[in-house]
Parts: sequence; structure tokens; C-alpha cells
Amino acid sequence: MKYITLKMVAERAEVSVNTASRAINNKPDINEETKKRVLQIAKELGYIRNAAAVALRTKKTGTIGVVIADNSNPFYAEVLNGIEEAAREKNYHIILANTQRDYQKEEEAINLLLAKRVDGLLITPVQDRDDDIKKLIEANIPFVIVGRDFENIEVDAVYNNEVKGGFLSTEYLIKQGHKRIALINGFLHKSPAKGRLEGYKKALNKYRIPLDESLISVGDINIEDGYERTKQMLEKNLDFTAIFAYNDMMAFGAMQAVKEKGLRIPEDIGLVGYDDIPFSSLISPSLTTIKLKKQELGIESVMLLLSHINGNREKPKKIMLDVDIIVRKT
Amino acid sequence: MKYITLKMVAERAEVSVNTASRAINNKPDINEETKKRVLQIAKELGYIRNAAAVALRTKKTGTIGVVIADNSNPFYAEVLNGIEEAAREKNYHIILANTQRDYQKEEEAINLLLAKRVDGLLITPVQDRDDDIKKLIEANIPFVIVGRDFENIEVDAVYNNEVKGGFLSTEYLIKQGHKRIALINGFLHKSPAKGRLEGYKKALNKYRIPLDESLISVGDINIEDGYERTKQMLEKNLDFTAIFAYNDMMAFGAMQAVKEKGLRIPEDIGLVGYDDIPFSSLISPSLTTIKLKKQELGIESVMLLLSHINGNREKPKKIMLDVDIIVRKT
DNA sequence: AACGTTATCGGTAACGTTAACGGAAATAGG
DNA sequence: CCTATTTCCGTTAACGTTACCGATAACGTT
Repeated sequence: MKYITLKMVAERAEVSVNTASRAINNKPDINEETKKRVLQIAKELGYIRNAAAVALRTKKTGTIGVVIADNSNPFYAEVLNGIEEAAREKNYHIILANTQRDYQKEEEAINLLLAKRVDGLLITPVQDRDDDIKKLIEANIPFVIVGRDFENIEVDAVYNNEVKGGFLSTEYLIKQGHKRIALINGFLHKSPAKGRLEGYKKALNKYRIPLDESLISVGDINIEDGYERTKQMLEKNLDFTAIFAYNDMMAFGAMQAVKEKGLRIPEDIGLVGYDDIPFSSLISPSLTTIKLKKQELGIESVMLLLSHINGNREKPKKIMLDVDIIVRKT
Repeated sequence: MKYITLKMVAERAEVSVNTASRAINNKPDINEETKKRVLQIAKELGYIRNAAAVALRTKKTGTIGVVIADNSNPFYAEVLNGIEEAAREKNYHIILANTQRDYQKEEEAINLLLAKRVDGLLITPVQDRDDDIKKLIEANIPFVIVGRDFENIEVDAVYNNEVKGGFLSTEYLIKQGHKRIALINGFLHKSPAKGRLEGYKKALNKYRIPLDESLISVGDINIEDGYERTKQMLEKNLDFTAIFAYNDMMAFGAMQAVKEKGLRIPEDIGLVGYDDIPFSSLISPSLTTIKLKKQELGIESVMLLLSHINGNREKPKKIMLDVDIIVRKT
């Protein structure tokens, strides 16, 4: 509640505020001994510099804002770890804003972060709506889209090779002998869902398996939806022998529904997830899934953003990360 | 990069900066029409107020700092959700700092948050070291300890009834017919581990089962440790028929070790976890566990902290939340 | 000895905002 | 019609820090 100011430190050290500032910030034009003295006194008094004042004066906060869609999804938690680590290394702090997949909250979050004058933004966008994104471009604020791409706008983005992921997943099931593969997907206006669908089609095409639209469903991407949609497919007696789930969470839900029906995995129904979250190896049977470079996704995003902030700005750059399949029991 | 200032808004509206401020902050002493005009122009120009300047002037940031031990643990993620929601409702923002269970990082995090001049702090402490906590008391900065208690210091804290949790868990296993119950616990210098141990002993005592210290182990509280310690117990042919795990994550690890040994749960080995994280109901067999009021833990903490910040400060208050057992398949 | 150079420091202003005060105009009250 | 009150607005200063410029002293150079 009672903070020490630089002025107090300076008075105690019998130097000007300016010199004290030089000591604190390790700047030149100061004698080595006076610097030591100032630092010593600052420590004694418990000086903690006022970030608000620094930000106001220097117009830099050393902070990047992270707008994340859903931190209860372990996938994002891991991406966040990568972001945190990379930021820490570069001496940046992060402020987190959770949007809970709500577009209005996304707008609020961005405004809040701008009010805090973050030096840049990392965003995992909720929808294909790009109003607020365009606003950011207009305002000329450094930002990077994480985990997906806006094809129609020139933005910096780091994302995964979703087409390959969809292809590998489908191909694996085909090689297991499946020909009727259900895809429980996310909403198609999001680019990852679009990419995975494309990969799915590509694999079917390659192995000359006819595409059956009735096997493809679209919806929310949480456990409950995975459970419900699988349950419905089973009750409708839809003709399928395998499921390609949009992500691991949905695969968990699907697994539950299949088990409840008395069917076995993988003997009766094949199943592949996506993301490789930590619990996927624990559940039984352990889940075959697509492994994304989650940490790297975060790290690359930070690097790209910082290159903006520091002015090495060329034209927008898009980075696509490779994916791989992790074969387990399903 | 190019932000609009209040001065620009004021000039455009042909009023003083002060009047513009009155409009933005919805303060009295301003004509209704001029207020509307200013707000309109502010919106047109895309004015976003500079939080740093406001903080500097008002000495309030409208922000609370949250120091969390490990955001990869779903338990904390849910507590955090409660915190976020409660804070949002009261028009406070949160800044998150992850310590990864490292004491030095905890100190750094606290310093960082103080530099940002947060109005208050919520802390899930790493250890029983209380140097930095005492510093906070000295500096007279509002804070609340979340999820545990420092018995020997007068601090505000919100935590769970760990003794009851330990008791319920152990009692459940006893009623299932178990008499040799292994406890894989966390380090004892943390108060939750201490409380759960006390509950464990209390239950044994009530049902006149002798305490065997060799059944109690102590260590880290992640999946790997749960796996390793269980594996060792099995290989040492320790005489036990049930496991009480410190938390669900450890129970998952224990489950894996037991399965690998070819034993069945719950037929051969009884198992109870703690925390009731979302995956506990998904894993098979679904995990019997102790349910904590995670959301409420977050909410109560925020309430307590805000009562400090707003000056309604009596003597330190400790809030203990009730727990319950969720009986599933194990 | 006269000069330039370097090291070290201080003074002033500024960042964007709000608090405190004062003043003018409009309104009410008698 | 005069005074008291209210409404509305502007001026000034301040929050804590750093950038910019200038000043002094010590030192080296010719």
C-alpha cells in the first residue's frame, strides 16, 4: 500500500532522481560506485518500480496480451506454456484474457489489452468474423494469429498442417481395414475443421473409398458433444465402423458413448483423436491421435510477434507446423 | 501503435480535457448533451483510455494479481475460472503469474505483480516458506491465500476441509472391506497433505485399524510420481489392498501401475482420488474421489480480497469450505 | 597553457489522465 | 431586481518515471 518511489531512493543516496534511474536501469553515464550505492539503498528500502509510470513515459510495457479461446482445454494450456516460456526468455510478460469462445468477450478482451497498452497481441480467434482483427490492422498494432489462419486477410499466423493431420488420421483407419469412417467435426467456418475435412476427403480419394456425406457431422467441440453425436449415430444405426474425432476431448466423449452401447474399441469401432493431450495416453484403451507441436506453436508465435514489435517487419508471414500421428491402442 | 488521447477527443469536441474525462468516466458536473457528444466522438476516433496513465494518477489499477502454482493441473484451472468470473462481475481484471511450483519464481511473480501495482493478490503458495508472505504483510498489501492455510501466521485464507476429505476417503475404503490402505501423499510441509494425513489417521482410529507407517509415502504430486510410487510398492510386495491418492492425477498414475501389474480395480485394489477433476469420471474404471468446491474456492477468495481492498478490513479471516465424496466405480 | 574529450551528474519537461479548485452563466428565491 | 444557489466547465497541478539537454570537473593533447 505504501510504495517507495525513486525520489525517496535518490534522496537517501544523495543523488538526483535521474541518476537513481540510471542505476536502476543499468544505463551508462554513471559511476560504478554510485550505482552500487543506489542499488543497495533501493534494495534496503524495498523499492519496486512503478510499471505504470514507466509505461506512460516510455510507451512500452514489456507485456504481450494473449487472447485464448478456452483455457479449460488442455490443448490451449500447453500452447500457453510455450508462449509463457518463450516470453519469459525474452523478458516479456504476458497478460491472459479468456474468451470462452464468445465473440463479444473476444472484443472486450482485445479492448482491455489495448487499454493496458500491451506491446503486441497473440490471438486464438473464436470465429471467422474478422471485424476486430481488421481494426487491429488499421490501428497498426502488432499481432499474430495462433492456431489457425485467415486465408482472405494478410495477417501473420502460426498454425498446424491440418490437411496432413486429417489425411494421416483417415489413412490410419483405412489401413486398419475401415471403409465406413464417420467424421465428427467442428464447425466448418473455422479453418482447422475445414483443413481436417479436406485431409479426410483426400485420404478417402486416394484409397478409392466413396465419400458419404451422411457420415460427416458438424458441431461444438467438447466432450459432451462428442458423446451426444456418437450416441445419436449409434441409435440411428448409421453404417460406420470407425470414428475420426475433431479432437481428443470429443474422442473421449465418443468412447464413452460406444462403451455404453456395449461395443468394444478398437475391435468393433476404430477411433482416432486429434491434439494428443496428456490424458489421451492414460485413458483405456489409450487413444491413437494426431500430435501437434503445441509448445512450438506457442514459441513460434512469440518469436514472430517480437520480430514485429522490434520493427523487423516485412510482409505478413505465415508459418505452418508439421504434424504426426501417434499410434496407440484404438 | 497510434493511440488516440483524451486531448484529441476533447479538441474535436471543443471542450476541455477535463470535461472529456468527465464524460468518459460517467461523472457528474457535465451536461447530458455534451457528454453524449464527447462519447460519440470518442467512439468515432476509436479512443481507448490509457490504463497506465489512469493507474499513475488514481493509484488504482482495477487489477488483481493471481499467483498460481501449476496451471497444467486441471484443479487450478477450475479454481481460476471461479476467480475470473467473480472478478469480472466486480469489474476487476486479473493478471496471471505461473510459478511452476518454484519458490524463486514465486518471489519473482509477486514482485512483478507489485510492480504492476495490482490492487491485491491471490496466492497459492508453493511451500511453507513464508518470507515473501511476511513481506507482503509488512508492506500492507491486500492478499489472500488460496487453497491452504498458514497456521502460524495471521493471514486471510480460503481453503478446504482437508481433514474431512482424508477421513471420508479412508472411511469409504474401510467400508469396502479394506484394512491395509496405502496413502501416497504430497510433501508434509504443505498443509493440505498434512490435513489429509490427519483425516486418514482419524478414520483408521475410528475403525480400530492399526496404523502402519510403511504404507504411507510422501513425494511430488503429479501423474508420474503416482505411477512410480505405486509401481515400487507393488514390486516390493507391500501388503496393501487399497490406495488413497493425494489427488486424481496421482490416482491416474497409480491406476496405470496397477493395470500393468495385471491387477484389477476395484476387485484387487481399491482406489480413491482427490479433487474430482473432469477426467476422473471419464477414465475407466471411473474414479471415486473427493469433490472440492473449486469454483467457490475462487469466488470466496475474490470476495475476501475485495473486502480488503475496499477497506472493510477487520482482523484476518479464514474460510474453510466443505468437501464431499463422489462414489464411482473404483 | 589552452584546448578538446570524457565521465559523471542534475534540471526540466513530458507521457495521459484525474483531483481539486475556482469561475461564469443560468436559475431560483424573496 | 438583487442575491443565493446550482449547473457546467476550464485551469492548474500532480501521479512516478525517463528522455533530452546542458553543466561541471577531471583528464589528456599539442
